[in-house]
Amino acid sequence: MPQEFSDLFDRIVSLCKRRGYVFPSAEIYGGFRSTYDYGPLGALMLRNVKNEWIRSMVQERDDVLLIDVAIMAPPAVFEASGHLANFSDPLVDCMSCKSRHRQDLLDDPNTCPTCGKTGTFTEPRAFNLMFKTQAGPVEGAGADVYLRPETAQGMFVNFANVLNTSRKKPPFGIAQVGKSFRNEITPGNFVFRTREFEQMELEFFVPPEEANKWYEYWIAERFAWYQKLGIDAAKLRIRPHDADELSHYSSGTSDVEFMFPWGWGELEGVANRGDFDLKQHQEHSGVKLDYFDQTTNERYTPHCIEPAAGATRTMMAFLLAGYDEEEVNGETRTVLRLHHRIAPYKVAVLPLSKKEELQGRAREVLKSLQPHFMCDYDETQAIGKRYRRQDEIGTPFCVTVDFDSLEDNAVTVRDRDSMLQERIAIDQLVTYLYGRMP
RNA sequence: GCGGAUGUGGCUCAGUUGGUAGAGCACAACCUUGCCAAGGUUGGGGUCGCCGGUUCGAAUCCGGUCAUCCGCUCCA
Repeated sequence: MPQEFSDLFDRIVSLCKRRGYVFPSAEIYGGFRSTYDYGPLGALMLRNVKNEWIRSMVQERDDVLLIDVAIMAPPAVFEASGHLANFSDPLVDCMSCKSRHRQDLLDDPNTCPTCGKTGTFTEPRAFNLMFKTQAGPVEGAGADVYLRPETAQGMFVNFANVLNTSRKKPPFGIAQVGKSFRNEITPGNFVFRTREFEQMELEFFVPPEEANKWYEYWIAERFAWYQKLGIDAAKLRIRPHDADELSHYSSGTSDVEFMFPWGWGELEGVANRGDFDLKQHQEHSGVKLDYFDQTTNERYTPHCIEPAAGATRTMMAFLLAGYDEEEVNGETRTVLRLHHRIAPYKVAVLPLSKKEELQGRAREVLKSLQPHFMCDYDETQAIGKRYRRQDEIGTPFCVTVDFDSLEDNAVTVRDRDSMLQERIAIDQLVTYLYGRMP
């Protein structure tokens, strides 16, 4: 990637580590490749990303239901979904030029397309991208289980359960947020591609003739979501898949992509999955997975539109999009311009100095805000330094308690982006902050 | 998985031809100031990624390993 972007990327990765957003996993043991732990700030921010997704996809609608499905599943689920058959690639290495190829994509399975030599390949090795383990203490084929490679199958498997208990009818959706696992050959780019990651997926079931309409609807809806939460439209694009990159189940897929430092990268895929999944599971399980419309007396298998987003890489996109440096009084101010819904802390309460009476009043103010907002509290060092610290972690507002506060029962509220200050009465503070952070 | 580079306190790095680890920043305490960071004093903190080898002695040499970055390969 270009130097200037690479530097930016390094600074953000460094900030994540330094300020407690993201740590490498098992770091004291030398690290564990492709896994990351979310620190005090990262855990809050990741949760905010997921909550905003749920707010938009579930809370603010009446046609989507949230579920939470087990991560472990028996082989039958993935036999039906096609993952066991399609989710592995036979790879061969050329012993002459050390290049690696997918055997099934070679024109001639014995000739290396890189160096042209024949008969230099290793035996093909299957890379199954699913994690496999066994349930129960005894190893054996009968006890095989898989960690889900996507949350989607949980919605298809529970289609009948949800339909029977919710009194919904197509068009309606089932949503889920949770961890998925893929044995990626080459993870990398920080938290962008990791073997353990978190997804936010919606399976939206519609009458077959409405599939295209809803496909377009969800592309637009999801594209708008990122912008609503503060990512500049110039850093986003929608990219329809070419016919040759479509999945086996999909009749149309469009990615929402973000301009990462190394180029455009997928945040979310919106796929028109047709009736593939319900049909597959109906066939394999023998359970009817369709819908009977009593008004038309018609029975049909709904088609499914799937907006599937990566929570962890979305969090990373928000960090990258929000990162800013500006000159203030000849010094560089680092600001994470995060949308208030995404920011780990909404408010930092700061006593102007370390005087006990100020700290006491500041803690009272803190207590009054905590039921409403995730708050930070900091009484160390100079006030200016503390403002900059809060800027760097993206806290939208700082509330400063000074000596006047003891007399006039008001505090200074300082805005992260403009650095402007306003004097607000303490008994109006909660209302004021809700007004600034709707 | 292959090739290249890298791995020293929380961070950024220094460490001379192998001889019992340093700086700046950060952090803690106190003093000072009191609304936009790096004033003073003092202090805590390092298995030099890990394992093994050579050596009287290794952060410094050798081997292996783990991790990171770049390139290739791969990404349903």
